Amino acid sequence: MKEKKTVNPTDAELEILQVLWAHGPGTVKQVQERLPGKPVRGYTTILKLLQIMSEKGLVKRDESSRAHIYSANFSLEYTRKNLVARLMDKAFDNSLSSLITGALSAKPASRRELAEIRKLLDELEGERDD
Amino acid sequence: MKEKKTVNPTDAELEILQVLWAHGPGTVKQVQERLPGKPVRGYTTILKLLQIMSEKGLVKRDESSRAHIYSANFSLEYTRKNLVARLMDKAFDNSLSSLITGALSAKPASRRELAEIRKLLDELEGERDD
DNA sequence: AACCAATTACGAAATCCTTCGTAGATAATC
DNA sequence: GATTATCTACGAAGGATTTCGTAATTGGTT
Repeated sequence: MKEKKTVNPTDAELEILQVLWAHGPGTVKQVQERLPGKPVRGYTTILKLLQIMSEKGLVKRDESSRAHIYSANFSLEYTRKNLVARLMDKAFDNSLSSLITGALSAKPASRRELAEIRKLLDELEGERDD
Repeated sequence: MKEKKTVNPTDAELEILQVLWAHGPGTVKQVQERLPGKPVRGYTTILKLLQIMSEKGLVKRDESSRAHIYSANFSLEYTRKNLVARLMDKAFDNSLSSLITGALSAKPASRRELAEIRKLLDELEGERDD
């Protein structure tokens, strides 16, 4: 049996996914309008991307109405998980603390953020039983 | 004045950089041998990559001997910082705790790792004065 | 000097990503 | 029903990435 491994979105694809996650399913036009557009992308650019993403399984397509409606096929959390796993594997020796060290050096955290992270750790620790 | 922004290495480039970071400067042949090779890459493949990386400024090239000696131009830490910053910007809304949440869901941490991270946070907190 | 091995330089092929133009189909409007 | 607007499909261009083959160069050996 062949595992179908999940595809990681490219940069442009990720931008589109963010729109779908934030605003919910939408047509090509809606996605285009909702895209934070510094360089506004042409309509057919978005269309093509969504078609490709559909082939890849990144989005679902509802063709029942004339203007097809696209929706994200994977959750934000799941996608983030895959993205960070890939980076950790490629560049951080799969070390969580290395990743966090790098992240902290990139964006110094405020006290509030640090507290939030501590809380995350506390919850995590509470769940463990090893 | 024009800021020369640092280039992020591609996947293949990153593999080569890891060799240089781990083993120090080396010739093309040395890099090739030291590359963890599942699919062993041809000699000229590595050569070409190193040439490109040299143009990009990712590596330095010492041409004093016949076999040029390449070395990483940026530290592991600096490169990691850029990589994680890019990911946070692209996919994590620049939120450190989102990143860590994602990382923890990808690779559950052991008690020891959690403790290590706590220590990181403690040190960080000690330095702050806001 | 001639030869051989190692090394660099060059370029090209295969693939992917992103962009968009054009054409065709479908629905809405007059 | 004809025209117009909207939408999808298709393909192609330009750039980046990765791979490698071939040619040219260099240095050492006979």
